[in-house]
Amino acid sequence: MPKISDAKLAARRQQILDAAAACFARDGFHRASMQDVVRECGVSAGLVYRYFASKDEMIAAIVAQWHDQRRARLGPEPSTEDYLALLRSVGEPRARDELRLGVQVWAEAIRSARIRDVVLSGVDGPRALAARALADGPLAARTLANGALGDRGADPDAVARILIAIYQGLVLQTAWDETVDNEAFVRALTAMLGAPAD
Amino acid sequence: MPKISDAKLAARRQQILDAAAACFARDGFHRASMQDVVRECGVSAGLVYRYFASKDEMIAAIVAQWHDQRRARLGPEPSTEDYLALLRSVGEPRARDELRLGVQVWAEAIRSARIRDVVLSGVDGPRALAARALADGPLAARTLANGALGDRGADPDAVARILIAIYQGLVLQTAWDETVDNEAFVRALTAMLGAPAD
Amino acid sequence: MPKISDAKLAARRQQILDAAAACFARDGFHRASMQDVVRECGVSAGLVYRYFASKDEMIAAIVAQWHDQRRARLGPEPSTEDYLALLRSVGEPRARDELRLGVQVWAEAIRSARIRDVVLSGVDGPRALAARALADGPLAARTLANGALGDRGADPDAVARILIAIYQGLVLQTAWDETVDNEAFVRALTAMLGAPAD
Amino acid sequence: MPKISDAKLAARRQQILDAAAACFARDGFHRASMQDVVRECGVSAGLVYRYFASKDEMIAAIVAQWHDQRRARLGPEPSTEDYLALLRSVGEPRARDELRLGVQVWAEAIRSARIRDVVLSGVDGPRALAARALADGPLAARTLANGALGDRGADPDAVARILIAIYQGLVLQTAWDETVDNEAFVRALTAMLGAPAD
DNA sequence: AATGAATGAGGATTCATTCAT
DNA sequence: TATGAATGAATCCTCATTCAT
Repeated sequence: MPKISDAKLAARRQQILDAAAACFARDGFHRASMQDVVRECGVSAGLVYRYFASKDEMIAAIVAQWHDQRRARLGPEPSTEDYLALLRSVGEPRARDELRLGVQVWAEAIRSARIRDVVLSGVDGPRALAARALADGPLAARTLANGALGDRGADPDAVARILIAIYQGLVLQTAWDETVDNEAFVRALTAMLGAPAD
Repeated sequence: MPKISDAKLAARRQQILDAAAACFARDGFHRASMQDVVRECGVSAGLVYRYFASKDEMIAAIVAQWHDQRRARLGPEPSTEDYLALLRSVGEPRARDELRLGVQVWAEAIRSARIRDVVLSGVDGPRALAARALADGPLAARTLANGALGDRGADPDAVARILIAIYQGLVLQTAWDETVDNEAFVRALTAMLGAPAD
Repeated sequence: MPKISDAKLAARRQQILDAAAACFARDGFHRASMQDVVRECGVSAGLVYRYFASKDEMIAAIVAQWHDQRRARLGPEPSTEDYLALLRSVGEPRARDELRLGVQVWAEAIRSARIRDVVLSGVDGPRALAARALADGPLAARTLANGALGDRGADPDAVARILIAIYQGLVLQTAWDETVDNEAFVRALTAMLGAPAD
Repeated sequence: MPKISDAKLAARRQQILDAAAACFARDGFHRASMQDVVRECGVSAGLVYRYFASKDEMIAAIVAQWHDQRRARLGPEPSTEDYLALLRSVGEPRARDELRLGVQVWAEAIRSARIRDVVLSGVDGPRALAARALADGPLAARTLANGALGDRGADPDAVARILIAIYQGLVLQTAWDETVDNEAFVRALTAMLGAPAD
């Protein structure tokens, strides 16, 4: 019975997804052709379509995975440290393709309501968490509210939005130019936030 | 052969560019077809190709114009007020398509070195200005350095990068969701920057 | 202004339709590829799609035209003579492709509700006319009712259906085998109907 | 290797053929995919190809079976009654798929010489039988010649062709529209043929 | 005997672009 | 100057078929 094991099946799926992510990061979702993806992942066109019903389906899977990874990196109750670590990870050379893919994802969220929903839910979760941490005052000793931000009575949700914006902008700038000085960026931000530098 | 006046020629060009911008903002550069653009601008395909040698050429023109508009809005020596005004303009309903187009431009800068150059030079100019203003201390009374930022000895270039990141993130979030509370965002940012709220 | 004249446009459309009809008659609607049609009509694939939005659309046009031709051949008030002439035309060598196409049309009417509607309306019209002629008695002197059929009090609609069935079966048998003796068929039918042989 | 019994083997084959017939009746031979057939018959693709070397082979088997069933229904020496019974069977609801499949078979006979041979031999046999019965006069008391047809000296082969055409047309019309009044059709035909209504 | 994962050529259709008018 | 008819390569996807298990 040639029914493949679940592990092999998942591995195959991931193999295709990885190849697709590489293509899409490089050329964007709509300039990269399915042939490109097929070539990159080394399996036949037919097989790719056994795993993903259409290119759109594949894009949706890529986008979902991209946000899942980010969420996983932040953890369930992100602290200031987690946030800064996320910013630092943007500077890692091996993150290059991830950043590029992210920018393509953001652009795709403009034209596809479906993708937008995934992206927004990927962004709204962390924002709500951050906002809660900022608002909770005493409990926030080890969170983003630690420092100047929490003290000034600013709208926690708006502050959370700003923090996310900073992350997004850093991703964008680093995706364009890998020589961006990530350390200086994080250091300056630490100073701005009034948090003690690590 | 009735040679057309330069003014008419420029108007024609702009008419095509506007239609293209609308299409590209909606569907992205590579999902919008030249046929879409042709339909939207109401002239023939042949004529479009007399103004733009290729789709790539047209995209480049759109990208250049997008950054020119942004630069024009900031002025030659941007102050904190100019920056905040720029952020506020993101919330204006009529800016909707501009924001969307901007996100597509950013994505295109990932895959095309040519576009990336235009985008980076569009971003680097303002950043250098901001950094200089932040660094100049005393002279910066009416600049972005006005307030806490300039005082803390943070790397001016990094701070400038952060300010740009905040703008970019706001554009992104607003392009996805027009209900983003722009006023709250700007207010919170003003508080963070230590500048007096307007 | 290269806007083509209406006549040229119609001619082009017919050229494509004729080529398509030939392909479809030979191989059926779903074995003949659009490439086959493109090759046969000598224009580019792109142009074919300027005239027909899809293969289905093209099939629909072919089917409609097939029935239009048949209806035209019968005239507005078909007589026994018209009917027999129609049967005789089935035997003409140049009708070969028409017959084959007809059989494909009938098969397509099985799977496509849209085509079925066209086919049924192409068949129902003549049947109603024939039924009326059969029923009208005195007025039917020069119609199908002329002879035994009208006299025996058979259900005119059912008789009309039989006459149509005979035509359909003759088309089928002749499409398969061009050596079918059309004259003998018509002679025998004339005898059966009790009408005077021509 | 567990060698399967001949009976089980035949049953398997028939199970696949039935599923294929259902698919082909619904969508035609060339719109129904082998995947459709595989899905419908509930065995694996590999197994299907152990029973039928190719799709064409399968089609040929289906066509042969279709005509075998028809021939079986008429019996070795068909009488008028057998013929009328055949016509009546066309109106039975459970014959629906059979009719549809028949029309597809007829269309396939247009493009495939191989299928055409099967179809023609399926039609020629009964025609010859009918023609002989019509010609034999006295011996034909219980045959199709019973009644007006045999009396008028019409070409027996042509008359047989007409009778077959009537059957074919009835199948066609009923396959398109199950509300066709089968009883009225048969009654009218009985009247036409001059045979006593049952 | 039986599975269904895997293939890759071929399907319909769209695309950026050109050119005769 | 301006048109839009015309091109054909490239797109996404499906298909009949095979083969390792």
